[in-house]
Amino acid sequence: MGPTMPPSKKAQSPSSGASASQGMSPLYRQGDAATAASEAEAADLSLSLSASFSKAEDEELTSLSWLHESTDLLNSFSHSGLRSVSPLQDPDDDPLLGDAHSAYDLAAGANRKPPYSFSCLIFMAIEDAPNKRLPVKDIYGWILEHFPYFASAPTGWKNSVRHNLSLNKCFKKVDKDRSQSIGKGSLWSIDPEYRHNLIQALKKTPYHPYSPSLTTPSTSPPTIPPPLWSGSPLFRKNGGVLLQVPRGVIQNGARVRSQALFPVIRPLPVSPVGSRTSAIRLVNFATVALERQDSPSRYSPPPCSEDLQDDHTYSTAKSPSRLCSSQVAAPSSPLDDDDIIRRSLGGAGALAGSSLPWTKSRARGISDTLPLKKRRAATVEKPPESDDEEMKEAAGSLLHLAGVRACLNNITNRTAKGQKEQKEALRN
DNA sequence: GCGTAGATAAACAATT
DNA sequence: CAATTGTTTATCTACG
Repeated sequence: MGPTMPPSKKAQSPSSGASASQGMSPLYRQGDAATAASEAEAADLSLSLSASFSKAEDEELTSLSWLHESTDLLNSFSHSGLRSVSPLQDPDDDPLLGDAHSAYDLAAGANRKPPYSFSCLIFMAIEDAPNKRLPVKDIYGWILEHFPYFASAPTGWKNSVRHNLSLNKCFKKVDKDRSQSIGKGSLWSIDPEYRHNLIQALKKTPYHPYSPSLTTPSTSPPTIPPPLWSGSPLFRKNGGVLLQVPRGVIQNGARVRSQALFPVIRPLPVSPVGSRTSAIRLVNFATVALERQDSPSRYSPPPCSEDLQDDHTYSTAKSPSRLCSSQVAAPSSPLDDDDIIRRSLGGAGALAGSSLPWTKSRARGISDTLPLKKRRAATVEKPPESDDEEMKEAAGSLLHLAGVRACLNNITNRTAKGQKEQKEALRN
């Protein structure tokens, strides 16, 4: 059996003759006469978005600047009346349209599993704390607050959080002030030594200007636009076919409201209108974001959530070989990954070992027989200073875009999952 | 096929 | 004593 995507959609490539307008992004065309922007406006907005992304990349703008520009453009975009020529354009075929969820819901993110690894979530949680340290319980709370998926998720995720805290060297227990009783357990903080790795991981997040997904040189034809979440297995295995949005994907998303977590980050100025075209616009924005590497030589499947794994969960960096193979695909990063790794290691020759010591258990040497707990107890230290604006911006951007990202990711995940299940069913 | 990374489950100890 | 927290091991999946 085929994928969940109806043949009509699967076969449709927004850029393969579907473009109704010349000289503008093939993804867009004029919508209803009553609401549509002119083609010139459409082209202008499309170009502006692309320019914004390019600018962010070329000028190494901070993610904050990039976010501001992009959200401004998004705001304009959401009022432009543009409609998609992607498969989403067909209301009869598009379950999302039938649900007519609000654009705000879409922007806020679905109540689905976020595409971030636990280490990333923990990192954001801790960095969002005033003192840059949190007890486990508050880490739970932060995750729950910002990713409602976990409220109804199997309880194992808390175990995973604790597991990650224990195993990931990026996280360190902080001496608990006896005077301030926080109950059971310790406070957890980010180990400054490995902080850069987490930052790097954030930088590699989709939608971040430095994301390799947005900068990787192309080996694929540029004529096929990426799907909503083009790093998805479905995308990779489906030849880059634009995905449709499954029904209910963006339900309950409005609970995720990450604004004001980082005061310097402005909320996405998306009108909480309930029209389906608004939702489409947001989807299109994301699609444009992914398509910004529209020059033929630069298009390639952006990473999926797994790509975020490069630098965080158990290990916040890879072995040199892995760095070469995958992280080299981030040419626009202000620092190459080796530099970042070297910096994070303090240039102390830490790379001399056979493996990078990111992990707390896996990377330990055979001779390192002391129980982790005791070794760690000896190294518990005061929390790091948190004057790293770079990280704050990166984390803020990631946080802020989390909603859209999570939604898009889940859209694809669901579709991909459905495909997988169908494949398996077919096999049996 | 192999190695690595991450997610998840589980067992268990320590702590409150 | 129960609940929570922290550690460790094992297993599975995905990916390069």
